[in-house]
Order: sequence, then C-alpha cells, then structure tokens
Amino acid sequence: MAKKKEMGVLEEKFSTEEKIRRAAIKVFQTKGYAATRTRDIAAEAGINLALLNYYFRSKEKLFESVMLESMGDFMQVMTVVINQENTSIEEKITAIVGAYHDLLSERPELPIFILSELRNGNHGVILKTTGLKKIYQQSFFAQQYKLAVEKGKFVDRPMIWMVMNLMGLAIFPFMAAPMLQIVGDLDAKQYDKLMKSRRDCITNWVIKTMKS
Amino acid sequence: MAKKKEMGVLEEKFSTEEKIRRAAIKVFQTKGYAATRTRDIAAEAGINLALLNYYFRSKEKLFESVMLESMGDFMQVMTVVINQENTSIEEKITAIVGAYHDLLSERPELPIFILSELRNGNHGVILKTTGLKKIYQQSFFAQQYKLAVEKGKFVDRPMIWMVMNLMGLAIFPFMAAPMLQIVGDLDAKQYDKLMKSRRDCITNWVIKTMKS
DNA sequence: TAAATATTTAATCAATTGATTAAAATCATT
DNA sequence: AATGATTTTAATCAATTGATTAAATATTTA
Repeated sequence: MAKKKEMGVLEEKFSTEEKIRRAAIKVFQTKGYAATRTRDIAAEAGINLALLNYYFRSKEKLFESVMLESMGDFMQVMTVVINQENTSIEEKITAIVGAYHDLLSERPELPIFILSELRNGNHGVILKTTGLKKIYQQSFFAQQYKLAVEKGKFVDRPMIWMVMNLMGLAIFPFMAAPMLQIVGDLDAKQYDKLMKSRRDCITNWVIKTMKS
Repeated sequence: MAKKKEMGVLEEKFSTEEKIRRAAIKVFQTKGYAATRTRDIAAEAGINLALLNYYFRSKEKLFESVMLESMGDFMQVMTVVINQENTSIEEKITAIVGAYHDLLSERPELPIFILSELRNGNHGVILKTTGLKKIYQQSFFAQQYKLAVEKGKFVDRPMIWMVMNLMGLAIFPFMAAPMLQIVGDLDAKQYDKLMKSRRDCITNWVIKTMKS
C-alpha cells in the first residue's frame, strides 16, 4: 500500500501534472499564448480546470514553464554539438542540420511558436536569462571557426553569419511549409521527401557561403 | 462648400476608415489576431470603438482585410520581378533580395505575422484564394530556370529548392533577429549594418546552392 | 482505524471583450 | 434654414475567460 495507485494501462500512464504539461505544450504551440484557453488545456489533458491552477499557479506561469522547455529543446540542438572537441566544422554542421531535421519533422510549429511569442517582448525576459551569448561565443566551435578564418579557409566575418545561413537553410523551410507546399504544388508526403533530400545538401551549401 | 471639410494638418490627414485600417495593421502585426483587442485598435486610431464595427463589420472581417493586404505586400516582392523578360536569373534574385531587404527593414514583423496566423489554418482559407501556385509555375522565371537546368547550369531540381534557399537566406535573419542579436551580441544598429552587408552576398550564395 | 494531508470536483466570481443600440452631432441637399 | 442622410458617441449587453472557493474524494500518516 506504499505506492499511490495501480496506474491504468493507457490514459493514466502520466501523473496529473505531467498530463497538464503535455497538453499545455500541445495547445500553446499550435494556437499561441493569447489564443489558448486554459479550458482547452484542461480538456486536452482530461482534467478539471481548477486542477490547472492547483498545480501551476496561473496560465502565465504554466506558459513560462512550457516556453522555457521549448526554448531548451530548440537550443539544445546546437549546444549539444558545438562543444565537441573531436569533430570538424563540417561534421558539426551536419550534426546540427540532422538534429534540426529530426526535431522539426516531429514539431514543425516550434520555431514559429518561439519567435511569435518573442516578437513583442511580452515573454521576452526568458531569452535574456538563458545565457545564449556566452554559450555560443565561448564554445569550442567558436575557436574552430576563428582558426578556419585565420587559415584563410573562410572569409573573415563574424560567426553569426554562418549561424544565420545554417538556420535559414535548415529551419526556414519548416516554418514556411504551409506556404511553400502550395507554391511548389506538393502534398505533405512529397514535401517530406524533398526536405530529406535537402538535408544532405545543406552542409556543403553552408560551407560554400562562408568561402565567398 | 463642395468638399467635406478642410482636413487638419496632421491627425486628420486620413479618412476614418483609413485611420482604422492603418491602426489595425500596426496592432495586428505586432500582437497577432488573438492578442489584439478591438479597443487597442480604436485607441491607436483615435476613434470610438463602435466606429470600428460601423466601417468593418467585425474584428474578423477587419483582420481578413489586413491579412490579405499583408500577404499581398509580401508576395508582391516576388510577383513584380518574376515575369520580367529582359533580366537574367541573377538579376532577378538580386532584385528580390533587395526588395525583401527594403520591405523587412520597414516591417520586420511581416513574415512571422503571416506564418503564425497561417499555422493552425484558422485564417488559412486566404492562402488558397491567392492563386500562388499558378503565379509561380507559369512565370517567366520558371521558364528561365527550366532552361538553365537543361543547359546544365543548375542541378536538376524543382524550382522550389531555389525559392527555399533564397527566402531562407534573405528572410530568416529578419524573423529571428531578436534571438540572433543576443547570440551575436549586436545592438540594433550593428545588426542593421550586418544585414546590409549580407544583402550583397545572398545572390551569389543562392546561385551556388543551385550548382551543387 | 482515525486523523491529517493531498487531490479533485462543481459552482461561481469578477473582469474583459466583441458587438449592438439609441441618441447626438455633422454633413449634404434643397 | 429645413430636411434627410451619414457619421460619431456614450452606454450597455451577453458571452467568454482566468481564477477562486468550499465541499467531496482519495491518499498518507500516526
């Protein structure tokens, strides 16, 4: 009788708090903060509305929690890679492109969710608390990049140029998928296939952009 | 005595309807549909709330109007260029990159506004009514591209690849500016300068991506 | 088992928000 | 100026929404 309760097979696999959190991620990311009703989250989680305020104090608090986690998921793709000491720049880029491909295939709404909530600075405090700047500029990757520039391998430009190109080429097609699918006259499956082909090109492309 | 009224010097330069429209563009684009209060728009326009519903029937109707115009502004950058018959592919890309640079320097929120409102398909009907597909695939640019591929100038890939790379390189840095500024440790002015430098590189980069 | 603690529910509140209404003000026409 | 149409305003409504409360149920502890 020590344990709480024999969990049901499916719907009770997660604790109430975890159910709310998962539902919140889903609803916040697809509808955005302002369009999300706490009742939608409660319904999605299959719990009473009051429970949401029992576990998290408010909609805003719950959102902050979800947002921080989402930002973490998004940034981790980079942070995991950029401090490896035994891989080349090319290998790092390939790893980052692959990781974004995997992440955004599962959660294509992630970048727009983050950027659209960030835009007016309502929740923007979050960004400054994550110490992004240090993570990038003090990384092993930053040293590698500097060295490559010194050796004349790359044009002498701030590293952020490469980050822009890498992200633009790897992430933007996921963000603009609803539009690009129509323009390119592709269904979801064809678009997937296209993105998979691109994946293998992006590393070379990024390298090329740094050479000219 | 034929004319309506001698307009005031500044604040009455525009008709009431125009004032509401301009205020709506501003508020909708910075806060998004759901976070926008019709009262905010009325206040921004300096008019009574009821007037908003007098000129436009509802918030949704006003939004549709703003959204259609915004989509138009965003697409026009391309549509203006892609049917020119006496410019090269390189010149067209340069023109598009320049036009996006000008547009997004003035209105950096535009892409995220469009994509974030499009994401859940609530207002998505709009997209399908614009005949995007035809505009692109029946353009002179499409013929030029096809020819370049036949001549072996570009790798044989659907034109949408180029559109993705062009937009990713030219537009994404504007969308992610709040994040990239922190990562790159740049203030707004430095970021502007950086973007201006990039502008002159993007055409070459895009061409390169199509050659390998 | 009994008491104490933690979790869950139904009902309700107060504030916000999109929209309407009826009256007032302005403008155009004669 | 008198009349009619258009534009503007203040007041208000009904629905939604985030949050709370007090009671009920379940779980842990003594």
